[in-house]
Amino acid sequence: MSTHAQHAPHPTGLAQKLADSGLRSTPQRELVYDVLLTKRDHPTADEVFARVKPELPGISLATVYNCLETLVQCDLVRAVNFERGPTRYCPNLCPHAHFHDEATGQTHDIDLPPVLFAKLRAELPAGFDANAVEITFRGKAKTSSN
Amino acid sequence: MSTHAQHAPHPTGLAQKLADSGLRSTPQRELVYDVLLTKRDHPTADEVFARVKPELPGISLATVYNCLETLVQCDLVRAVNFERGPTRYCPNLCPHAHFHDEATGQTHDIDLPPVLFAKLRAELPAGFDANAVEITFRGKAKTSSN
DNA sequence: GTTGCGCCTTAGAATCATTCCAATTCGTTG
DNA sequence: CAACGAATTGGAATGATTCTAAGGCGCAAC
Ligand SMILES: [Mn+2]
Ligand SMILES: [Mn+2]
Ligand SMILES: [Zn+2]
Ligand SMILES: [Zn+2]
Repeated sequence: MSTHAQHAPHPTGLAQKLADSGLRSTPQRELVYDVLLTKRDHPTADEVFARVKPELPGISLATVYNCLETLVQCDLVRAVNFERGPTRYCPNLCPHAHFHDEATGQTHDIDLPPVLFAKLRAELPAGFDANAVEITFRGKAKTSSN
Repeated sequence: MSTHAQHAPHPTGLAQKLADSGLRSTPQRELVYDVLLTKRDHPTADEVFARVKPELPGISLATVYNCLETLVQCDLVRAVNFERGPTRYCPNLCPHAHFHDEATGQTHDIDLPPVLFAKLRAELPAGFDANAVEITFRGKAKTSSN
């Protein structure tokens, strides 16, 4: 199988979401987004750069950083941080937690029932108004997947 | 009122916990720990350095980093990270979440019922064994407290 | 009470992800 | 086509943290 569909339109309206923010759709932005959707293993900017370069040899690391920031700004991907390590990027938009495997360094998505997020928010004392909650597990995963 | 009790023994067995790990109690380690206990506002290493220097002018930033790491290793303080910002340090040992105020940059402790932590852990799929959960809220705090 | 030895501290260099900058290129509009 | 701002690029700069090498200090054995 090939690595990427050559001319497939993007699953969602990438161009649309960009336009909504007054931004242009560029080959670099499309490819960076495509790479994130294709292999959802929470790659770092460097890893995205490595995956993107073969298809667009002229792209620069600075541009990868720019594209990633743009995608985050447009709410197309989430930036995920774990203990000062390099930022990772996640195209999974529905609320979820992350499990960081200490043994392999891999980051896994953990789906949580929305009610749990609600219960967490409900615990905030008066005066605290959260517009985001982040949940991270750390430990060992015995899964034989990936 | 004075900033620090001059010769007060530390609230908990700092020397003891250090000894348990085969480490010595030093003036630097005691002072760094004291500073964390005295003002529990989740200071960064730089901020700890600034608070410690007046009382121990010869101390170096490297030593502050060393002491903080030692205290974390001995489970006397927690390291708290938020979005690639500098690591902050928290002497509150009971499980709790953090609220990061976007407006002021302040970090607040949020106590959560242990049952909530348990419910979160219970959501982990089979094969995932977490030995730590981290919960961070981000938003605005309207509290008039510090 | 000296010596030996390992733990600690220290200053400064090195690291590394990320950001900044200035210059060029590209797209779109007039 | 000409003009203009948006986007990309390579390289320099940043900033928190870590590393390194060199001294100092505390404690135990002699
Ligand atoms: Mn990165
Ligand atoms: Mn710091
Ligand atoms: Zn994710
Ligand atoms: Zn705390």
